[in-house]
Amino acid sequence: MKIATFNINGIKARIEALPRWLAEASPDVVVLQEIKSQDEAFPRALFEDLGYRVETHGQKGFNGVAILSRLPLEDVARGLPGDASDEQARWIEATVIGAVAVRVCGLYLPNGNPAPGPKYDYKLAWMERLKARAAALLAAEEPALLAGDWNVIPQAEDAAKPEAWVADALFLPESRAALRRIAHLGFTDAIRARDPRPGLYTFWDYQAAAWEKNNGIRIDHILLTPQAADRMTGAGIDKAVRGGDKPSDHVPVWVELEA
DNA sequence: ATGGCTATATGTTATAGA
Repeated sequence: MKIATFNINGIKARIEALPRWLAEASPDVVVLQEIKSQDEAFPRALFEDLGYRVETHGQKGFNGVAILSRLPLEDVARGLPGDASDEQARWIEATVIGAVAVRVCGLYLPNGNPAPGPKYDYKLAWMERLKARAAALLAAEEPALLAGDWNVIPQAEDAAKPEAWVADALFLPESRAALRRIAHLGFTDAIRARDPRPGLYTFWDYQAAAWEKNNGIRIDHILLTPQAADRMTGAGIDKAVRGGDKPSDHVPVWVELEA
């Protein structure tokens, strides 16, 4: 089972690039972030015609997440638990029925800039809620993963210019500590487990020729429960997508599970 | 570089992103 995460930065803007990548990469399951679309406006028929079931959790203008799956889905849930007043569409999860069932969680973690401030407070509070959901997933002792745009640079080697990010919500010590507290509950960072080298990036800004200079950061992550990590047979970053026609500023990250 | 580009809706300007 090949599972990918991709922050597409607007489904309307990626109406050609996303199907093109699906045809090339042929993932079984994709969690999407920043669909920037309401559920009724999402072009679901386009993806159904490609063989994917479509589950969306959208909102007007920004945010919005979705799951595309060639395999059956059960128990779809929308919204991160823990705050009924949170109206931002940043979380969707479902059980994918492969040879083994896998609980797939798609997340779009708040950016948090400017920090300090209310947006940063929201980011840290959201991560606390995420930690609670993550702990519950581990307690179930089943194959599960947390995939998405985490908006956190884990370590200095995950940025081409770490010094440029020291005051940014993506790299502040509190953000990194919150990510570590979740990961250290017992998750495996799929990309890091397969490749310890620095210089692996998933995002390149549209500005200042960041892509041409390879001035990137690694902020899209897939975290696996032990039962999922035991089944991992591969993981990767589809970096070339950033150089394609009308690209998102993020690229897909994927993991292959024996499931 | 003091956000330099991109996307969307709030639309010929503002908001958000990272």
